[in-house]
Amino acid sequence: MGIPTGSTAINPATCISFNCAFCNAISPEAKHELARIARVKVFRAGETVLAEAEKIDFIGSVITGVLRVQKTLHDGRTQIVSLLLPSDMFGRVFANTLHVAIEAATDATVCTYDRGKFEALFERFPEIEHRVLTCVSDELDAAQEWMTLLALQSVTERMASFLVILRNRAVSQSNSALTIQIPISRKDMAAYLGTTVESVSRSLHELANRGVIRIVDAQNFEIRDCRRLAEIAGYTPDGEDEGARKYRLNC
Amino acid sequence: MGIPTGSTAINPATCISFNCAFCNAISPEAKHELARIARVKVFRAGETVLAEAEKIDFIGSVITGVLRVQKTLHDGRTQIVSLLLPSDMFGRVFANTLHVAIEAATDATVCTYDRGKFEALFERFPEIEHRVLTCVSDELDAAQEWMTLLALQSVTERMASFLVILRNRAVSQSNSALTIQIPISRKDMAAYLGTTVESVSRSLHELANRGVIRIVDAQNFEIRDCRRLAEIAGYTPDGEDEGARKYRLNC
DNA sequence: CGAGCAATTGAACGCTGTCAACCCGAGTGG
DNA sequence: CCACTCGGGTTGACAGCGTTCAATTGCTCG
Repeated sequence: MGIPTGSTAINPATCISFNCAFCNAISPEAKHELARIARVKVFRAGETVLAEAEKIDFIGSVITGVLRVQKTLHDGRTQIVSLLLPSDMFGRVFANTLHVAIEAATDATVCTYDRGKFEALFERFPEIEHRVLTCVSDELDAAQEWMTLLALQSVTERMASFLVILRNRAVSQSNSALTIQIPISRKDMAAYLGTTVESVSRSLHELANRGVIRIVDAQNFEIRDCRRLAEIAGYTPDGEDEGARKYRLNC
Repeated sequence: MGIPTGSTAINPATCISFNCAFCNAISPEAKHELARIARVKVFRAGETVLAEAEKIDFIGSVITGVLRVQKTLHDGRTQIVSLLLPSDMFGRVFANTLHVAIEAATDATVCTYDRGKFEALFERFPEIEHRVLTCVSDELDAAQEWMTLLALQSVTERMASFLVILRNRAVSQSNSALTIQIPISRKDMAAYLGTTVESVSRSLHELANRGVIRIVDAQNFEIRDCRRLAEIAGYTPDGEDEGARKYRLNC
């Protein structure tokens, strides 16, 4: 429970090699200083990375695996408010308590920075704080976007949106073509999509029956009709506005 | 459409007198510099403050009235992702485009800062950037909290949560006791609660029939049973954990 | 081989959206 | 002063999407 399976120091060269969206946008000097305080931690699926309403010890970024960011109501109902994939940052600066729980949805390795040391770097490297501010703003955008889809779309529409998002993430990491890998359970998918495992199954098979996707196995899907998937997710073919760009699939 | 009804300079003394959560947490020097670049703008109900996917001209904070932060899907469905009450900040730094639309839900006056000038102050006053970072982080928390309630709670539960949030905001501004004023239309309430005007009406009258609230008129409600309202909103009487504190009503 | 969990499939119920009618107060104009 | 219109809010009837409950399959692991 919250106890990382391992924690080791890493050298700057190793850290710089991480394909980390945060680190890649700052200067070599700042990157070097960050690498000095970086520690790698390993978590097994199901372990708690940061507990809800507890002190925030460290800031981190995902190297491999998937973390789920979730909130739990008093009666036990839980909702995943965000999925953290490799290169995503998490944690919070200038605050002592976290209002969400972060758990490993799969086995995962994360790069962590002691929060005090991390914040101390802001004075010498304002660009790091700029970068954090940008990241948090992007997270806010993503949260508001997903909130909108949760509130307005049907389960099948949300599933299509989810697949489009995963696909675009994969493409940006130059992964291969039309196959999407989702290394999380149906339960986690349901908790993220705001529905049940049964509805997740039904919506996936509905998309498959309509010929939009092909279900390879429980974790792998092949996109057979990009255009229709994007349409179901909310993309409208006419015009190339902001939303169109966002949902355009590179295929 | 997006053209403020008025825009006037204000002097530092006036700005400092604003009961603004942002300004109140920074040093007098920084506050003074902010006041120098502050401009007051007035919007009538329905006017656009900042349009979706357009350039962000300014950062602002609400002085009076209510702004709605909303997203619109391509088929026209819209969701309010946040309501901005007096002292709330809005806008975004280090980015050119906004992914939400901000509109006046009521007649409103807003304190605005030219975005370029605002960001320029970060260098001389890092505390301002710290404060922005804290504000955005708080917004993210609120967005994730509301996303959770949207996904997990029934309409009546969400209505109770909404009333609790409004009540706590009012209390923190030392407004009077058990009456909640909601100066927005049923349509906006529905768009925020992720439901329809009919369901809003039904849930309000259900709470009234159960004796939890009294409907004074369309915009004013009296809380008759704090404890039960908090319970419906998700508060559990046993224990005083983080959630309990959040939902505790001061009455 | 059996236990246990994940995923799927089927059937029934219920919350809530949809459609429609109605009420009511505020403007407006005769 | 009254009739009319119009928009916001309320109420009722009904249907549908999605949850809930239940049963089945298939896979992994001991």
